[in-house]
Amino acid sequence: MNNQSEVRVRMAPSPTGFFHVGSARTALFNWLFAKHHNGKFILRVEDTDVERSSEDMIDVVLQGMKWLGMDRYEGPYFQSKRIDLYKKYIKKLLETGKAYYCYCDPQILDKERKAAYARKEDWKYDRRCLSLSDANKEKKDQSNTLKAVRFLIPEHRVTYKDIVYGEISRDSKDIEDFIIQRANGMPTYNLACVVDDHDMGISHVIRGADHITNTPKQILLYEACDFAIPEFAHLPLILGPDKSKLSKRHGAVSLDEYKKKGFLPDAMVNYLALLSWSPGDDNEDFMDRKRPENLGTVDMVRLAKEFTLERVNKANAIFDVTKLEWMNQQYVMQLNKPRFRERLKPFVIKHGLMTEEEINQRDKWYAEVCNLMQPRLRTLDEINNQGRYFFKDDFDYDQTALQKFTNRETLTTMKTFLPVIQDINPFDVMNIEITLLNFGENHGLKVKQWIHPLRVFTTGTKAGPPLFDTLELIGKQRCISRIEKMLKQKKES
RNA sequence: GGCCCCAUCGUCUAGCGGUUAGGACAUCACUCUUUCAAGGUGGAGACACGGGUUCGAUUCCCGUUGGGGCCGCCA
Repeated sequence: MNNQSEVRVRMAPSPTGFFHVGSARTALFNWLFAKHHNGKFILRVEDTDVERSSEDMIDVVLQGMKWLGMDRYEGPYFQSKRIDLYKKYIKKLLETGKAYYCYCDPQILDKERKAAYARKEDWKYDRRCLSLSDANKEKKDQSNTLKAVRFLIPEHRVTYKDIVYGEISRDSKDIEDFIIQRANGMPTYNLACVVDDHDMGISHVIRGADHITNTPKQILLYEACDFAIPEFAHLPLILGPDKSKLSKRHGAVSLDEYKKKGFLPDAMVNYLALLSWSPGDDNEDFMDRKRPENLGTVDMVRLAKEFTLERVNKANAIFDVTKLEWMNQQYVMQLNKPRFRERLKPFVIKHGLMTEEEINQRDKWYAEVCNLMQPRLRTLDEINNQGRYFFKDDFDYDQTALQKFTNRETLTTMKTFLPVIQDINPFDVMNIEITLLNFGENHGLKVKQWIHPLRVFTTGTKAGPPLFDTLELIGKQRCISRIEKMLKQKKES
């Protein structure tokens, strides 16, 4: 058996095929708590529902854990491989009269329940199978009627002290004799969860607040099985903008979607840690600033050190993507250059901006583009919208900006710049700057008279990195052909 | 319908009887700047309501209202 004082927590996902950010937050809090107390973090897959589970569905969770930097855990254990253990306890409960067989047709029960709700009435299973005579049971067994096992709820109020919510109390008369074993012989969630938490020596059950109502049920089960009851800590729910539990209809809810959008796991961790928890002082920044090479990464050690369940808030929290984006930008911005280049690479390739080979061949050029774009990206995926013009000619033009610069005067100005640009040798920032500035001045042009149209003509946008650096990286020929293209196009219209 | 939980700026939050109610995101000015981003400065912005308790309530208690969660042979 495990040492009594050892902290053992777990994350218990069901294999739904995706990794909800709420689950990620729960995992993180468990992980931080374990780390804080030098305890163990266990991963247990709750896959007792055979019809909806498959082993590869859990892969996305395992990957997500790795992505977030929480890949050191005990397990994963699969409940589907521990059925005998659950059956042992179910049998015991049956033998001691703490559970009983239920032969009811689930469809009929369901109908009754729905009818009651429709009448605005409460409904609870009425224990009709508890009082079944032996003869009757035998008859049903003979005819192979399917039977599930129900837990006979003892009559007394259940009270426990939740680490974050304080005392929570529920009268057991409000709890129905819930099913602990399906007709197909598989245990259900509450039973398996209790048996496992006991068997695995879990000291603290840290999970979403949607499990608050399950807790009294489980405590009753702990008592019936004669297990020691662990500590419970429920975490406020993460809500969508409409204040209901964050779900798929709110848009991006899976960790994977955020990864694909170009969020850094480090920013994700920092943001998630601050949802329902705060360090107490005004510092929300958990970036590792101790060593320059670690900039842009999150300091999980410091987070774990500061994290306590006592500082978890009770109120539900709305997931604020805008703040996440801001935080991500902070992390992206600070990332050391080589690391940023590596992080950006998959997005450059994904959008067909460059191939892996091209990046290797033109690594210096790629690095310079990275330097210019790094401080401007909120998410890595934005490289396509914000910096496509560096790589490709098929970028979109900001039409309103273009309109502004297609008057006769500006077009003429741009035309006079063409040969000047043609003559810049070598075509580097310094030369470009000196030449263009001089030329403009000599022709009585104010800088903004030509610099803005020049930017729009060559990049399609009025916002971006310093223009002369940008021009150099785009290259002379492409600059010229882009300007010519605009002149030609506008003359025709 | 039953049960449980929650309640500070638009959002995330600090506050654990006496504060000019603090910070962050977003927002609005100004500043820096060839544009954008970042940065800097400043502004606006909250204790849901009603009763108690107390010399004194954002803070403690009760109620109201509002919001959320659960009530599956899902987890």
